[in-house]
Amino acid sequence: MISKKVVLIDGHSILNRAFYGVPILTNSEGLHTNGIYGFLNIMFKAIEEEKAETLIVAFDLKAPTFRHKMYGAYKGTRKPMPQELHEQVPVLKEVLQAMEIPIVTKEGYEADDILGSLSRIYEEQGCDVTVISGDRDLLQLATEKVKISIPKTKAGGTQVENYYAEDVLKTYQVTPTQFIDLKALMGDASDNIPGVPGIGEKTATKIITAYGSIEEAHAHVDDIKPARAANNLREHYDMAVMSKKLAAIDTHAPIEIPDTSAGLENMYSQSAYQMMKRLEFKNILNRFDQENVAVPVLSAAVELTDRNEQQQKIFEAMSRPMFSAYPICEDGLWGLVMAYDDKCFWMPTKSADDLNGMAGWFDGHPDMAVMDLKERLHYFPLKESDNVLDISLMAYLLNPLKDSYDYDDIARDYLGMTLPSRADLYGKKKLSEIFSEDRTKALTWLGYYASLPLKAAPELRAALEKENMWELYREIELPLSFSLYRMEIAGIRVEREALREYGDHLVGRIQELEQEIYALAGEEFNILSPKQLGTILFEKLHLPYGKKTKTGYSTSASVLEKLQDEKPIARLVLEYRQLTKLKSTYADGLANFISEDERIHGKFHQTITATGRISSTEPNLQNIPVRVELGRRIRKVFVPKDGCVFVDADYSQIELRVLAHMSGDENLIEAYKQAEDIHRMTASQVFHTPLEEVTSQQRSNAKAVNFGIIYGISSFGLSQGLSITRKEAEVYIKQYFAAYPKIKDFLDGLVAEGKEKGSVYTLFHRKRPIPELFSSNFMQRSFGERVAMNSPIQGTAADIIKIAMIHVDRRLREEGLKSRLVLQIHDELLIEAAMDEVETVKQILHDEMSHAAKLKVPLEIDINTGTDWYEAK
DNA sequence: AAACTCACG
DNA sequence: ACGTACGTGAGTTTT
Repeated sequence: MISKKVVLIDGHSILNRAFYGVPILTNSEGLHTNGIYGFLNIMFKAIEEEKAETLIVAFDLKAPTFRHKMYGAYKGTRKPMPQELHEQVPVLKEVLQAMEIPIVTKEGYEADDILGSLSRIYEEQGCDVTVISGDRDLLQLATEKVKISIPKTKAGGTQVENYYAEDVLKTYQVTPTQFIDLKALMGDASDNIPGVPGIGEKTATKIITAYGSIEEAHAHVDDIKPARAANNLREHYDMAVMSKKLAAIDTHAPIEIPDTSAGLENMYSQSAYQMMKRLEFKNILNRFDQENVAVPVLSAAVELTDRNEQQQKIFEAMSRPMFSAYPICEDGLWGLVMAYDDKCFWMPTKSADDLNGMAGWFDGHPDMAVMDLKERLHYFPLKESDNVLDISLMAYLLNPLKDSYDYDDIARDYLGMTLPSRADLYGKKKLSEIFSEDRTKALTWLGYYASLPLKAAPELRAALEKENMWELYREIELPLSFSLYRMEIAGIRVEREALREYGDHLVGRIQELEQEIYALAGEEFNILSPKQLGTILFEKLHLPYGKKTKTGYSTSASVLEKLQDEKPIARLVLEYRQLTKLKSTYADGLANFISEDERIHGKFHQTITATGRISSTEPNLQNIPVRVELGRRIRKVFVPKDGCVFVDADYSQIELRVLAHMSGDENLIEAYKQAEDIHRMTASQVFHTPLEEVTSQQRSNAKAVNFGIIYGISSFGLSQGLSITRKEAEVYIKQYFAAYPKIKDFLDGLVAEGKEKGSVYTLFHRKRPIPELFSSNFMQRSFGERVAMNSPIQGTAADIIKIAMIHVDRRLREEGLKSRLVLQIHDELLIEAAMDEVETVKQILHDEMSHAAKLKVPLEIDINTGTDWYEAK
């Protein structure tokens, strides 16, 4: 007989584990989904590992309460489910139903009893059973054929502990059945099992291993040591017997076995797909077979190959109040999808150049809906216009926390439509492959690219207007897309040969360090492996370990720095890390991005950050080393093209100035009007010391406090930043707020506003939603509070430099200059300036940056020039 | 794919 | 009591 594989899941227990193991996650409806997400991942993992043929989930009928951590000497108490978890229970059941996974409940019985009874029945039928639960009480069900599987929620990667009967014996020195006796002696406050007073885990284990059961133990009660335990057992034996009844799981509950004849065949059904879409579990959607995905037709594209016909349709579109367009450009497939009224056309072209040429037909166009404007401009160079409605950019402004703003995301969030994503449709195939396989299908899908933007753009515009953010879109974000596009086109020149020499220079020193470290360690190992390094440092060499991470010892710079004065190996490892970082990320990393034109054309992203900043990738040009001299030298390989120099301009402490303005604190405003050194001034005011007498220690402490304020002050954070105690940090904060009372009011006000509105805002109405503020988890809520304090400041600074960029870029072009913006690094702009334009460029940078916003304090700019970036900064 | 570490503002 | 500074992206190792 082939034994069937059965998996039984303790529904509430696993949901609870998942809820606390997976960080906050909500879908667009605001429904919390982290527990369900974690549950499904544990479930899928179990199905795969156990090769399950039958799967059943058991639930209690009453919403259970859950154990929480032990506090001091007291037993854990049970807390009711927080709302964020409670709301997930019915949804999880819906998901399971949609997947046709049987759910079993029984009036008057707990999930434990259902699991116990089912596992007994299946075992009797000769099946291999796995019971999955977070609750160790279930270990009493383990046998030779019944495995108890307890997932350990190690953030992200869930590991499982598996127990057959023999494993229980090995780990706990008692058999599964004796587990009941053990609990009967120990008791369990959270389960209302009284147990025997005065007998805890240690004594209970001793007694049960010796006598096998409470009955046997009672029969030999006179032999039990210590005498105290014996007396207790004698006196409270009836209590122990009663406890045993309570602790025992009923394996003979009157449970009807659900119909599992269909097995797991129907797990990936259409209705399950719809549920996963609704919950926005993109990872899980990948498991669904693409062939089975229903494809709603929004407006399939009609193919138009004739160039004249194409042009005619475009002219027709130009006469409408709004149309949409989306260029396609991949290997061997070029063309434009466009839509207007309820029509949609696919206009293939013979080459990328032909597609490029079509852009001219759109000059002076009416409202034009698109997606990912900046990216599209590379294939379809539209003239800059304020009539473009980039639905991705608009959706980003309405909710900057999303990780994607593709048509399906927008269809779901703003039109309540469920559309298949590109990944759902193509999988790993290219559009051109789909075209040759099934033309109709390809045209249906292409329709989404143009039809959806056309439908969604008015909705998004209305939403922006309602939230007072239309101006932010029109005046800042949209023009910025064009500026960023031009910056990507411009790129920055990098001397390939000099970069290689820099890397070679590092290699020599890296090899020396490597040998020195091996010598001190007494063996060769991979220094870059935190695991191996931790073992060497903290186990072999017995260095005192500071922190621990989830997986082992922390070997982070902050730990090694504390050791480096005493232990040379720590200093060497730090230097080794520094150099290998420079070599791999910068010397080698950047080299991979140098194009034929000797320049690096990185990407600047406008829809990534939660605060409104720009981000940079492929490569990241916003984190080129500067703080340490050796790293800083890499900037010498960034050079302007012949006939140009670099002009670099950065704001001086823009975030603190924004804080001064937004809080309206007269003391800080006055400080900025007077002092050239704001950290010194802060030190003077916070420590009540005359400006001239401020020590460098005081100044650097004040600087750390200023940073802390911007990050959303907490005594712990400041104590870390300054390497002082929390108490001392608290004193600093108190003194700071005494010196600048309005700042305290302002920051408190931001948190209050966040809690009231669910979002905080910048000076230019940029919105940052903060769902964490409503978390029942202290840590997440505190994070939300720090975010509420930081985002308006960081975001307003981001707004200001965006305005400056747009104005600088506009003037460079309108004044017919050859100089070009090449980089933005949050508070810094780098221009490749023609030699004869340097003075003009400096003037433009100074004027446009200092006047980008009118604040209650001046915006100060530092400007430098140089023949490389090292020199210009 | 996740964890860790580290580069920048 | 909880366990942290805010915002990013990339390389390496480990699972």
